[in-house]
Amino acid sequence: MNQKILMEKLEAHQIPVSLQRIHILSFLFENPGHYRAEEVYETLKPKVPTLSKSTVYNTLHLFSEKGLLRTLSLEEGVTHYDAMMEDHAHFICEQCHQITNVPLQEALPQIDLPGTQIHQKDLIYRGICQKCLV
Amino acid sequence: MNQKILMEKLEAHQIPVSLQRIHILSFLFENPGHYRAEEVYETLKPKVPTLSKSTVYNTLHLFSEKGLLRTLSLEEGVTHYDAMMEDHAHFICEQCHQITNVPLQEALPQIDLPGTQIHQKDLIYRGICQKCLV
DNA sequence: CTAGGTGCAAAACATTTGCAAGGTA
DNA sequence: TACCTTGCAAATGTTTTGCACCTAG
Repeated sequence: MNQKILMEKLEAHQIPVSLQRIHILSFLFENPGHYRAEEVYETLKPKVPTLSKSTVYNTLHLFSEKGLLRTLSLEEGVTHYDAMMEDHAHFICEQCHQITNVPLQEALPQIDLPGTQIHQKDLIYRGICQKCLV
Repeated sequence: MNQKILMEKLEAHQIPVSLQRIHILSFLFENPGHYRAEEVYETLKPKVPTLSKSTVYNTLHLFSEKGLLRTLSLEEGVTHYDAMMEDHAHFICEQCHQITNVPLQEALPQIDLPGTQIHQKDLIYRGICQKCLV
């Protein structure tokens, strides 16, 4: 993705532009998936040798807060980030921990919690995937 | 809850009975809620002085595996356990981290993943609760 | 006697924090 | 200069692991 578009995306979400942020954003949008901070760090480290882990953590947290990413708490103790912002569900295999996107045929149920603000809805299916069932 | 019923519940899920398991199960069923392992440990420690943290972790993990509890990964880095097994959604406040049960008016969408086994469905709403909005 | 359950301490792991150094307007 | 971002290392908090002891069958 070209650098100009990435910068516009950052600015549209009121995030000051920086080199590291462009790299991280670029990776997430060009390689759709569900990444842990560690994976982002390991992948980008060769390209951006000075990159540090705290920057990756800071940046992913910031992006998520500004609505550029979706934060997924699917497994104990690990956070994944997903650049696909449209409503969709996730399936996670309890054995191999692989995460699959599941398109939604119907809208998620509305809930009635007076006086609350809803920011994100997550529908998660847990089980064993086809590969692991063999 | 009487001890006999608890023992039957354990046996019904093919879990060998032990004193610690009865205590933990008893607490979870008599005090519905969403607990972290640490909280279970701190609550039971006075009653069961020899109780250790690893036993609590082991036991909660075992219970969840055997279908006696529901494992919730709602927040980064923390696991909650919920003894209410009927389908229901959760609302978690991003500010005070309080978890609220949300009854479901309608069934959760069926998904179509051929060859997979679904064990658990979780619907999570994230946002800011009434108290924190003031 | 044997297998499994337990307790303790140490280890592992993901994430956060403090602070000094760097870059940019 | 002033401010925000970054990098490093240390700290934090949760969960797991290794191992010896204990207990029930």
